[in-house]
Amino acid sequence: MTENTQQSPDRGPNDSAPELPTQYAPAEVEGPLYERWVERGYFEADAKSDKEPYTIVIPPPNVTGSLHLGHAFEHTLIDALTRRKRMQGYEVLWQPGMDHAGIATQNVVERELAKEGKSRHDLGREAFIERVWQWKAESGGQISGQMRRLGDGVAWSRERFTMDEGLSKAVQTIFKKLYDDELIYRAERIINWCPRCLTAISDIEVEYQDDDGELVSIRYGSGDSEIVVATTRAETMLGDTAVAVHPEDERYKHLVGTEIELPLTGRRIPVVADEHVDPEFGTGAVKVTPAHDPNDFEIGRRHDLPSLTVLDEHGVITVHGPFLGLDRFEARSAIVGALRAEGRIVAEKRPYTHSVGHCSRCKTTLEPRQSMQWWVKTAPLAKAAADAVRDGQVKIHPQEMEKRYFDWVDNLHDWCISRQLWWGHRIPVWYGPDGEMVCVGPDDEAPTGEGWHQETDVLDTWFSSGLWPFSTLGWPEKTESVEKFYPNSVLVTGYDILFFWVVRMMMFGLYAMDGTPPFHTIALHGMVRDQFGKKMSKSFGNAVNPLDWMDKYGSDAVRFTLARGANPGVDVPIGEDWVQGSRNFANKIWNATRFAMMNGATVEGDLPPVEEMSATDRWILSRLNATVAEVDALYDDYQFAKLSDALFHFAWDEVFDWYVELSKTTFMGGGEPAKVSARVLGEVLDVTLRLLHPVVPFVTETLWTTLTGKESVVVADWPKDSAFRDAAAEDEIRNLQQVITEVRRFRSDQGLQPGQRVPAKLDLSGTSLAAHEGAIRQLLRLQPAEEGFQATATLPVAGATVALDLSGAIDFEAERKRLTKDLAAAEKELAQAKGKLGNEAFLAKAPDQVVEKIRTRLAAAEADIERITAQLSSLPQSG
RNA sequence: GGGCGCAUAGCUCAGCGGUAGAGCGCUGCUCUUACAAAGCAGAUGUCGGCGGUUCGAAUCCGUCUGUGCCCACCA
Repeated sequence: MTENTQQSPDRGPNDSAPELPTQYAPAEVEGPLYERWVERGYFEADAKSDKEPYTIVIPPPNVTGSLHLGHAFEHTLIDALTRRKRMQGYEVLWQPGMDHAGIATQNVVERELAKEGKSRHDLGREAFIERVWQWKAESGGQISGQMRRLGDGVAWSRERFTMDEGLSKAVQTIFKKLYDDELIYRAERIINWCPRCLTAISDIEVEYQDDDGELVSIRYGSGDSEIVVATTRAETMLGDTAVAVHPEDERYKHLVGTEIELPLTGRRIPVVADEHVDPEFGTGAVKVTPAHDPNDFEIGRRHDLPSLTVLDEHGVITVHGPFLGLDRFEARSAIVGALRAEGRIVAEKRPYTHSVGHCSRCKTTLEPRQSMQWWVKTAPLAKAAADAVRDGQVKIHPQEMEKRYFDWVDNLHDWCISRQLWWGHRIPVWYGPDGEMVCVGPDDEAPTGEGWHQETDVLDTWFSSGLWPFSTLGWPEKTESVEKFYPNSVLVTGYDILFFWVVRMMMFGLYAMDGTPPFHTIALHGMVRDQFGKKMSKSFGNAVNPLDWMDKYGSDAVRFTLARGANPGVDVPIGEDWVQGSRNFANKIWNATRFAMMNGATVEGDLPPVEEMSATDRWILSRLNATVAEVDALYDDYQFAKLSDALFHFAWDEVFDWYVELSKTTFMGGGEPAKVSARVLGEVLDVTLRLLHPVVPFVTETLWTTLTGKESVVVADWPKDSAFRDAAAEDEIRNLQQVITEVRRFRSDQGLQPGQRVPAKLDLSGTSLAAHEGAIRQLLRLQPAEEGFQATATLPVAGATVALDLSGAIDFEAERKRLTKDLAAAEKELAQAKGKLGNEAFLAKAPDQVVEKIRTRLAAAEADIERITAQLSSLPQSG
């Protein structure tokens, strides 16, 4: 730090200001700050408080590993919202917790076991579940560690886990209620089966992708009764129990009702007529395998066809014969080969790309499978969920996403909730020796005795997370927390889990809580992408561990970068360069505040009366209040990118660059004006740091407590717009900036070094800038004109004239070029404005403000032309 | 097959009816009461193509092209 030895007595470093290093070192302050916040209980929520509640639940991360940038992004937004509300005096609850993530976690632990050469069956159900709990302990610890690094202001004492006792009780309660209301039932259907995970999965967990398949045409029957069918799944033909054609299809009408021979099996199967068949597709005839295709299952039901299962849970052929024991894909080519040998293949198989379902957890090709499963009847629940949004009880932000929501809830199929897994909430149904079925509620005794056993299936993981907004508060108990914090204020989550999670919460919340929706607003954010807009993925190698960047640049930098990219519902690209930029911003805040404190910036005492302030002071206070209002409006609209940008530009450009620079002259001048400015600067920093705090909590905490000597900005008041505005001061400073910029431009064009002092005469008469002469001279490095001053360049700007003595060293050619260009631009502008104002249609139809604006532009252009022409003619002839 | 969205400066994106913007990058000059992770100054765009509406279109409408996402029981 440089020492200034020429301090006037009434300015100089504030002796009480602690020494701050010249660079902000996030790594040193962040950890301790966070722990202090937690120790002081700032993030805890009191259900007994009489403050208005503000509740957001964390979208519970899966306990499958660690958090990625997407989590960091989401947490930044939620943390910013809750920190602001806390400062505004709400009783804030940011509910933390994690999701047991049934299938995902089971898979992870199974992979761990596989490394030891074991399978879950080697351990048995109980030991395996024990093992998963061990995993949860490790992984969960890692996740909360990351959340602490990020600065998440969550109520740690309330942390929940979907497999906790209380939440399990909530699951059992709602299951029982749905069961009793006949909204849960058990039925045999075709479901999506993962032959690797060995469980059913719901429609939504299916990932479709275009796979290259082969369409083969097979001759069924013979002679007059021959029908050619086309299929991509030849192996299932062993289970065919019919061939279907369209009822109106003249080609096959004569065969409907007859039986034809099914190759390779010696069986005869009927030909049926069904509307489902598209006569235009392929040959217009379809093989029907009710046990292994959802459409065929329906056709089978309509025509009372038998279901013949030919593949087991692993996707292996179970039919006795040459194909027994073959995997489904081996069987496919074997069967095609056998058919070809029999001359049953009509045309050579041809490549065919079609959409095939894969397991969203392990990418295995799914197998439609007929089996007994548990279902939620969604129709009444989905209707309530749709209505709540339709009638405006719940708002979706951004609104464009509503359509997606409706498309989905309005067409919702029943939800398959049973999973053949071990990790999850076991379905609370007992089967008796005589086929009895008893659903056991949390307060019921499970049936005991010979032959009774509990259902082995567990529930879909989204079943429990659907209860999250109230199960975390202690429901089904009538707790004070439920009373206080339900419904939640807003849900912040990604559009990618709108269907998985949000809709489930809506259905269960409305159902369990007597029609009160779980939240009033759904704020959807986008996905984090890399700096080129590409999806982040480990396999592509562009995935980033947020901890790496936090270590390098600080949590604030990561947070600010993410917030700055957060346009509602839109994906967020992020690159390391941008995090660096944010780190630079944090450092800038640091140094500006440090400098201000060295110059005595203070928050002590009342603000001086407006009459004692300079225009510069009034200008920045005017802008400060406008910024408070702007940021507030943007927060209320979840416009994180725009509010971050507004803060960035206000802080950096207006406060740190212009106001601090202009104040330097005042501080050097000392006396009363310096005191006034020091107080105003203190005020501006105080408010700006508070405004910035929700997004960049760590730097602002360090600086704000140092500046104000108060306990913590976490519990400081959120700034209020004092409504102070000063349009005259804003105009004045705008003119001042124009003068300074114009002369700097000239100096730069002339190749003058920034520090080089130049003798100058200022004529500020006719402007309101007289009071700023000192600042102008300081910022422009202009010396007083002494004897022998020669005005070699005269710059008229904003009504003022700045005459410089460059002692003949002026590059007139550069200036002439420059001015000529400016003149052309001004003339073009003038012509445009004149054209408009000469247009009667324009004058008749355009709004007054627009016409006025054009008039102003015309006047400005005329003034520019006059000024530039004067300057041009004052230049000596070239030579 | 249906639906939604996007195409604006080298990159990533704002703007969405009245003079083209930001961040990063780029060029030049600089240690100047803090900050070189900085300061100052500067360059860069027929706002995807073609039509239309309008006094006026990046902005509204149509269409074409490219591109992304979601949904769907396309044998």
